[in-house]
Amino acid sequence: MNKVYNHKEVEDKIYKKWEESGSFAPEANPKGNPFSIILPPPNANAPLHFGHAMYTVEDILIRYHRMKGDKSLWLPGTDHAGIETQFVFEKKLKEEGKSRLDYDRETLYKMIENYVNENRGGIERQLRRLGFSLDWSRQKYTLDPDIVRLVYKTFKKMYDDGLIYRDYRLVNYCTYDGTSFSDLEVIYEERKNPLYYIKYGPLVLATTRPETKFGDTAVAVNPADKRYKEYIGKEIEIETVIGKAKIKVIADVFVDPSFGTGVVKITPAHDFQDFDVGKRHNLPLVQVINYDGKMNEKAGKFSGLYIKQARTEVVEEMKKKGMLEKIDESYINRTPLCYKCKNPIESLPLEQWFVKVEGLKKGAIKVVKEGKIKIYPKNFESIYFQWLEGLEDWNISRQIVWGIRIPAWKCENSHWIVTEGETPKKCAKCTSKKLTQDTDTFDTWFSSGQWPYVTLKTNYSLPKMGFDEDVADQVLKGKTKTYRLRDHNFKVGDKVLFKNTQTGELFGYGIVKEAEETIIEKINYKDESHFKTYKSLDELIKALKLRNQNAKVNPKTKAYSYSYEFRPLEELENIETLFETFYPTSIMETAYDILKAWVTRMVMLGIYITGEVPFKQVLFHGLVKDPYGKKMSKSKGNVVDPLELVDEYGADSIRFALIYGNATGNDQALFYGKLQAARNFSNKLWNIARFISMKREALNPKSQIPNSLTIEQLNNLAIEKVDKEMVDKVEELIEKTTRHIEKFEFNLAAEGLYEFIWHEFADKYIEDVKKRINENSFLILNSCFMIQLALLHPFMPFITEEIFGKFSGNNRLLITEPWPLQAQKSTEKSTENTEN
RNA sequence: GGACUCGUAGCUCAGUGGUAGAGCGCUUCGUUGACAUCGAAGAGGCCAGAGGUUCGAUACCUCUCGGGUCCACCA
Repeated sequence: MNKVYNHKEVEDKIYKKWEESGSFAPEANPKGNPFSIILPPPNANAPLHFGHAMYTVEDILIRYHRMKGDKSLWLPGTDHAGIETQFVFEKKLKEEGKSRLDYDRETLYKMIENYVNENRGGIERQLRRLGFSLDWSRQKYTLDPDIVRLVYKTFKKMYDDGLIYRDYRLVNYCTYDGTSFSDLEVIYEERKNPLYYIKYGPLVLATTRPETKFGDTAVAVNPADKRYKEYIGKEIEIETVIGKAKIKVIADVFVDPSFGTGVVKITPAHDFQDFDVGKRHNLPLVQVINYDGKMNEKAGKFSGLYIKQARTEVVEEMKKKGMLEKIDESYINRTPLCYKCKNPIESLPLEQWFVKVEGLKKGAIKVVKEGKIKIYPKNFESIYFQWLEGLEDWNISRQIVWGIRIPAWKCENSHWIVTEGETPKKCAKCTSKKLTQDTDTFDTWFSSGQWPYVTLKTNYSLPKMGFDEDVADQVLKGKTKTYRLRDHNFKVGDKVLFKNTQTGELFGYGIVKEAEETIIEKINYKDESHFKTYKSLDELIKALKLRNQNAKVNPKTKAYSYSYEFRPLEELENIETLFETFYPTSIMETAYDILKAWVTRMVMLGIYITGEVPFKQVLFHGLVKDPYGKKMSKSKGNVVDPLELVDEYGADSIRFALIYGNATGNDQALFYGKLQAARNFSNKLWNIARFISMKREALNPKSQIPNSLTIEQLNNLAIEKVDKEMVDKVEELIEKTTRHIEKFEFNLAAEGLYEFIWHEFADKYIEDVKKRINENSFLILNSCFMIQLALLHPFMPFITEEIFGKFSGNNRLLITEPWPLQAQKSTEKSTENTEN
C-alpha cells in the first residue's frame, strides 16, 4: 500500500466491480423489503453542474438500505426539458446566424434531438464518477416511446374525466420565444415605466400602457368613489388618436380610488385583471397586439408597429392633440419578463389546454395533512400548502416543437378529438375526415409530473437479455433459438425480456423451453473473444489436451444454454412491472427549488392516476452556491463541473464535504477548505488501514485471522479495559450513525464518524494498542475498524470498498455487506433495567 | 403586501433547556516505521439586540435590526 491514498487508481476500478456484481439492481437483496428512490431527472441538454453532486444524499440512503438488506432500487433517468432545451438550442442557432423559423417542424425536432443525444451520455458518466449506485439497467428518458405512451394515456383519461379543457383565455406570452408560459415561468423586475395621465372625455385616467387603448372596452371607477358617481353606467364620448369613440363607464370594487385619478381603462384582451373585470361585466374582448409582438389592424395607422414603438408614437400623437394631462416619468412598477430571454411578457388571449386543478390540489393538500406524505425539513410543508392553495388552472400547452406533441386533433368544424396517441380517422361528432393535429407540445412538467409512475410502470421485473441486431431480427421472425449465457440460472418456464443491445429497446420476451448447464472456454483471438461450449468439464479437458494446452478451468466458466419461445412486444403490458413492487416510492429527495414546479405536480398527478401517493416522504436539500455565496449560473460563468473536483479531490471527498457541516435543507457555499479536509480524512483512513495490514503481517502472515467480528463476539474477546471501552464506543457509534441516517441527519452522522475515526480510534486507541499488540488485541482493532468502514461506506463508498477488498481478500463486496448491528441486549440485562 | 430562512471563533458552518463545537486560518513544539494530506499543546465567542417564559435561554415565545430566498402582483 502506498503512503498516500490515490483515488485515481481506485475509483473507476471499484465502480466497475460494483456494476459487474449486479449490486446496483434491487436483485442484490431479492427478498428484502422494497426501498426505492427515483432520481430527479436532470435536464438532458446540458452536463451536470456541481449542485447535482447533492444526489449524494440519495446514494447514502440507497446504500444504507441496501446494506440493511432491503430490496433497494435507485432509478436513473433524464428529462427532455422542453422550453429550456429549445431555448438553448435556438440561442445556438442564433449564434450561427439562423433561426428556428428557417426549418420545418420535423427538421427542427430532429436537430434538437441530435443535440440532446450528444449530452445524455455525459450526464451518465458524471453520475458514475460520483459513485452513485444507480440501477442503470432501468434507466429512462422522458421521450422514450413507452413513457410517451403513458403520458398520452393520462391526458386522454383526464380529458374524458373533464379535468382537461380547452379555453380561450389570457396567457403569459413571450412574443420573442413565441410561446406561452405558466405563471411559474414569469419573473418580475422593477422598471421605470412612465405613467401617462390621459384625458378620456370628461375623465382623466392613468396608465402605463397607452398603446393598448385601442383594445379598451370600458373605463372603470370604484362604486364608492363620489367623484365619478354621475358617470357610472353611462357611455361617455372620448377623443382618441384615431378618432372619436364612445365608451362605457362601469363600477367595480377592484379599482383603488387612491391610485392615479381613480379611473382605470379596461383592456380585457391584454391584462389579467381586466380580463376578469370583462367577464364580470360582459365586456367584449378586443385584441390589438398579435403574437409576433406587433400591433394589428385595430390600431389603425399604428398597426404593424412593435409594442414599444407604438407606445412612443401614440404618446407623441396624444401630446400633439393635447390629450395628455401629465406624465409621471419616475413611476416604477414591476414588469413581467420571460424567465428565459428577459423580454417583457405580454398577456395575450389564446386557446390552450388547461388542467382543472381544484380537485387535484385538494387531494394533494389532504395527503400531506393526513401524514401520508411526510415532508422534511418540516418548514417546507407551509410552502407546499401555500403554493397549492393559491394554485389556478394549469396551462399545459406550449408553442414549441421540442417535447411531447399533444395528442389532440381538430376537425374542420372545430371539434376536438383526443386520443391515446393514435391518429384518429374521423371526427366522432361530425364524422369529418379533415383533421389537423394540435401543433403544441406539453409543458415539460406535465410529463415529469408523472415520473415515479411512468418510470416504474415501463420497467419490467423480469431479467433482461441483450441481443445483437441480427439475432433480434431472427427472434422477431419467430424463430426459436438457443443462446448461451453466463450470468443467469433459469429454469424451464422462466420468462426473460429481450433487449436490443444496440438501441436498448425491448422487443419482446421469451419463455425458457430448455435449459442446460454447460462449460465454456474463452478463446482470445485477434482482440476478439470467442466462446466455445462443452457439455462437461471432461470434454473441455479433452479438447485442451488435443491442443496441447493445460487445463486451467476457472469456476466461472460455467454457462447455461437456453432455448426460448418468443413472445411479441404487445404482450409486455400484461407482464408485472416494477410498479407493483416499488410504488409508492419510499423517498423523493430533491433540491427545494423545484418544490412547486415538480413535487406538487407529482403528488397531484400521482394520486390522480394511481389512487396512491407517489412517494411516502419528501426530503429537500439546499442549493450549492459558489465560493462567494452566489447562486451558480451559466450566465454568471461561475458554474463548477463536478468532474473537475472529482479529479482533484476524489469522489469520496466531494461527497463527504457536501454532507459534513451542512444541516439538511440549508444552502451551502462551495468551500475548498472542506474539500481538502475531506481528502485528508480519506488519507487518514488509508493510513489506518496501512497500519493494520502491517500489523497483520507482522503478527502472523499465514494464519487465518477473521476479518470481522460482531459486537457480541468482540465483547467476549475484550479483556483489557481500553479494549472493552473501545468496543462499547464502537457499538455506540453504530447506534448513533444508524439513528442519524434514519432521521435524515446526515451531517451529524458524518461528523460523528469523522470525529470518532480520527480522534478516538486513530489518535488515541491506535496509539495505545501500538505498544501492546498481540493476536487478541489485533482482532479487536481490526474488527472495530471493519465496522467503522461499513458505517462510513454510504458516505465514502470508494475508499471503504477498496480497503475492505484488501482486507477481506475474497470476492465479497462491502456494498452488499450487512449493516453493522449493536449487540443483542440479553433478556437478563433488559429485565434488570426495567426493575431499576 | 404575504411567507420562509439565516445572524454562533478571523473565514465557512454544525449544535444543544444546564461548563460553547468542527473544518480552514493563527501561535508554540515535535523527522526514527500507519499517516507532515501528520501528531501534541494553545490563543480566539456577552451564540445580532431588547423583552418574556424558566431554578437556569445561545436554544422556546414576542418584538427590533440586519442578510438571503420564495410567492402575490400594482392599473
